[in-house]
Amino acid sequence: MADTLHRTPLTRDRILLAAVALADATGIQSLSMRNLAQDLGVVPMALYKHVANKDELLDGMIDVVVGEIDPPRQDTDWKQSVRLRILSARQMLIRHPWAPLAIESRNMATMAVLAYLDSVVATLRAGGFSTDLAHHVMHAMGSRILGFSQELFDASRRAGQTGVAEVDAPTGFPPEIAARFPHLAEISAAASHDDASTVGSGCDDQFEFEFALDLLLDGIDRLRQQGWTSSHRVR
Amino acid sequence: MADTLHRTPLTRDRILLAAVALADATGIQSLSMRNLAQDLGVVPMALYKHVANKDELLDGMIDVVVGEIDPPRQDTDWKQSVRLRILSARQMLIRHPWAPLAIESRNMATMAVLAYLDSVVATLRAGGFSTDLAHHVMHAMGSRILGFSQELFDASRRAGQTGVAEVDAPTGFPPEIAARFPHLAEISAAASHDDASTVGSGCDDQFEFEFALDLLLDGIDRLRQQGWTSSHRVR
DNA sequence: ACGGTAGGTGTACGCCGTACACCTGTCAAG
DNA sequence: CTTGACAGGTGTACGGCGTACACCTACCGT
Repeated sequence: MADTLHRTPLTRDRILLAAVALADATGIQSLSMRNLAQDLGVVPMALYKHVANKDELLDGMIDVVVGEIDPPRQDTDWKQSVRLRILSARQMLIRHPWAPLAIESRNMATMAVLAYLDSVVATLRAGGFSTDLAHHVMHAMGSRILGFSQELFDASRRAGQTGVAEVDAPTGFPPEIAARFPHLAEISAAASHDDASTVGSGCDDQFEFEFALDLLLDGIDRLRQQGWTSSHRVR
Repeated sequence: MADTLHRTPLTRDRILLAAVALADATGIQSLSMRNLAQDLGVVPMALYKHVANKDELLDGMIDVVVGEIDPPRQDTDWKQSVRLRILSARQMLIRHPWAPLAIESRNMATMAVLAYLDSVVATLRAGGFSTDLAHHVMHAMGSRILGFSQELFDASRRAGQTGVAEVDAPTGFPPEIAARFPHLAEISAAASHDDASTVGSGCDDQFEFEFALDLLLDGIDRLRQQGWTSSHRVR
């Protein structure tokens, strides 16, 4: 039969890229070995000749997307370098909304993630940070260093949706909820009208991300300038 | 038969508490309707008379643990009040390490979570925050407001372990990894020796959490004092 | 006495990950 | 040219999952 001839041979890389594409399109919940195999025109068990199991597949997918983060810029100071790097990570996560959940549910860091973190620490050290302060800074940034928006409920991460999915309630949430949680309603309404550049959700996610990021970076810079150490706090 | 007599009747609350206990003990991964039913001495389908499906069960579990967070203190300023509240939330998450993943994987906030967030906003507003700034602050705090430690890989959250599980490598990570990621090794080593109060992982998680929390709160306080607004940044 | 109903039961279906035996095409060694 | 090892795709099967659906049963208000 001709159908088995000259089919592009299966490869670990081909599998990982297909898995990433499938997760991008349909959400991580509906990524199964069987779906993935079907996408590749192959029987499910064929995948296991190239990846040990589904967990290793997820690790591989994480390495793929982490590899998309821009390399560090050498031509600026630490602050700008770290800032741009993290914003690049955030762009990656916007392309792959399933990644935060996938990364957080794995129980060990992959090599690619470790390499990324290591290079961020390198930038800090080169910028004059003590090992001590650099360590606390990494903790303080936490998963934001990988671009996680840290939102409790950001619509973009949800499974399946294409992301532009015609938001049903542009003003935030339905009135009976607003009545029960007046303070949430108040700040939600404030966000909707005082910035005309936003659309849909009524809240500029990019602005919020940079707001939090700069809040942290500015605070960190202040500590660095003061020569902060954990043994005796400066003030 | 006597076995079916006088068995404590099934209740939504009894189910939720058993589910929380089971997740605490064995991890969220191994929480299945079948396991849970067995724990309750009941057939799996019996649960469906009290919860619509597994997702609703998870929502109920979230409400249970969020309800464990201390109510707001009224006798201090906003900063101390928010700080204590978040530290209480963190204690809750330490008791229920599965909660962050569960909360993040749900696609809508539960009523209890909304109520909690609303009361935090109320504290901010009472502390003199504009709706605008309060809104950005909530975004900046993100899931840390619920006590999420934001660590990329914190051993405590892993499925199953009892938490004290006799850490195998007290110094952090094995030498061949340390060689490949020298900067990570360096800050890891620094954390191990300069603070004798830590044990096991070589890193005081509580300290790291409060470090990041205070970094944010201090930065936020500075903005508040300056009368920061998003339309024109103060400097 | 009796019908309705709340709540526990049993069976079954379609998914999932994946162990294991099998087949087949390729290619180096004899 | 033969052969046999082996890399890589296939088919079948198993146990676990969530849960739809029909059933049974004990209670309770009339």
